[in-house]
Amino acid sequence: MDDSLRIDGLDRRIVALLEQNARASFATIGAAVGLSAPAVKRRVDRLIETGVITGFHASVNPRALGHDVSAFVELYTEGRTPALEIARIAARHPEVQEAYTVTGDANALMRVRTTDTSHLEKTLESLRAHPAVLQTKSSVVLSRLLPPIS
Amino acid sequence: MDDSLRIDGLDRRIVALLEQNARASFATIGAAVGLSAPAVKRRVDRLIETGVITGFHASVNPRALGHDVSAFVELYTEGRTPALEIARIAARHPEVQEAYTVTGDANALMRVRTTDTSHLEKTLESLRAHPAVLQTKSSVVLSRLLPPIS
DNA sequence: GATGAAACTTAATTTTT
DNA sequence: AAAAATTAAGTTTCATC
Repeated sequence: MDDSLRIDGLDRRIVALLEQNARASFATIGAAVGLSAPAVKRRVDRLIETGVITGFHASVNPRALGHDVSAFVELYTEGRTPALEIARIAARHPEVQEAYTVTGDANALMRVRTTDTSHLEKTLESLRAHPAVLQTKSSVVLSRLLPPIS
Repeated sequence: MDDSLRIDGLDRRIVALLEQNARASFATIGAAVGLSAPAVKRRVDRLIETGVITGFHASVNPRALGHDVSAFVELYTEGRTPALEIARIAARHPEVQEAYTVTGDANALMRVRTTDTSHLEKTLESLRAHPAVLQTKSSVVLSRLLPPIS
């Protein structure tokens, strides 16, 4: 582990607050952890630079956007398919929101977001069209339990 | 669908920009979509009010925080366990970052984040300690492929 | 009903100590 | 790291289309 990634308890508390609310002001965060706004900003800048914080993102209710079907898709790939190739396959599909290589029967797990089941079907077919993809196994999301929609 | 949830193309573009960068200024977003900063703010406020945007969150590199093990855990529960009860089980464990009810063999899917494999084991045992939980099936994350760490 | 311009308020950021 | 000063952004008001 790089020495520049060393973080202390204050950093952890700042990160935790930003995970909950990425738009909290530096002053608010500072009040919570006992620092001035500029001090918090410097730490946040460093946390971003060192790759501890990887980004700030709005969470959306997919259904409100007309994306009614979310699914977790397990990908079974050819024996020696490198992770980079799986990443390329995933990146080619805008429906893929997240992708991970995992232990277990499947080689990768993806979360996909589609407008409807027909769109999901097309996405799965498109994924399986790649020669390295042997099979997909999907679990359609019925409801999100956590984190609760605030 | 509630009429207040109706969103147009501009809203979609604003949401897409905020999904990428939750800290983009209203002026920056406005420049991208052809609106003034106040107009963007009003739309964002409305998108939050109507539940389209559910929050703003910092993404972190779990490993940098000493959370070296992430896993997807399938939960097999007693036949008539309602989603709300699964939500309660999930909420009791701070290691559970996300939880969904899903179609397929398992009843629910969770993403958990732990410091190490021993911590993961304790979390799984704790989940199985609940009478409604029959079995867990885990896939440990080897690497995140998407979204790329910017 | 939503917009943009301007005024005003608050926060971000830089500089200094 | 904090305080003060500066710059930029958020927010409200209001006239307009």
